[in-house]
Amino acid sequence: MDPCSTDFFTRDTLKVAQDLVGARLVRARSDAESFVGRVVETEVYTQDDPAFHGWNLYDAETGTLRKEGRGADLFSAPGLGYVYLCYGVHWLLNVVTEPEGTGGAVLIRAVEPLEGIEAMRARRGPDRRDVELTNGPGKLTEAFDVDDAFHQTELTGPPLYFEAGGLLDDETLTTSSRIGISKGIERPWRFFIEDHPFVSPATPSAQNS
DNA sequence: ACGAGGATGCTCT
DNA sequence: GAGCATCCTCGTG
Repeated sequence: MDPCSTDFFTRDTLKVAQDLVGARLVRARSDAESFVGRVVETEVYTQDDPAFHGWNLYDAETGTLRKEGRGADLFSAPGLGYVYLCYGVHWLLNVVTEPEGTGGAVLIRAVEPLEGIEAMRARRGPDRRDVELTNGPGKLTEAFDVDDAFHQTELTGPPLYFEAGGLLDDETLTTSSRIGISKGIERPWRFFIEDHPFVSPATPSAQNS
């Protein structure tokens, strides 16, 4: 199975996010066992979205883009990593989508561990149950040893890449509003496998009060 | 089971 | 100074 190519990410962000559910996430390490997981949950962020980090950088009326700060990296070439420090504590892994100059990214929110499980547990804590290793965006980056070093690097081959997958016959792709945001909560831009045990336990923003 | 609160750093006003 | 694309621990029932 070949890694997902630049062309795979040079598409509508909503399509990329749906196609990544069921894909394999591979973190190859030269000196140790690789980490492999199956993506079970993603979220979409686009340039016309108030929850987007580069939200105020793009002026749709004039077509001008201000290239200031980290958010501008969301307009970079498709297939690059966008890794963001959330709440000063957790690294969150995104893949840049859409042609260069158009803003978009897919957040990887949860995976099912497939290979390297004991090494993930060593990183996450010895008492973790399997389901707790990677069922959240900050948890999976800790388990897979993903951090700022992957920001603006190609995610189309080792040491970090995706392999196209798909859903099993008895699995259903479903949607909800995104998690942990206060703006743009009406958009159903979270994609996940219904009733999958490794989907993150958090409540979608539109269901909060 | 579930809710409240703290940790912690970067970005923008 | 406020606001986060989160997670963990420690209270209560």
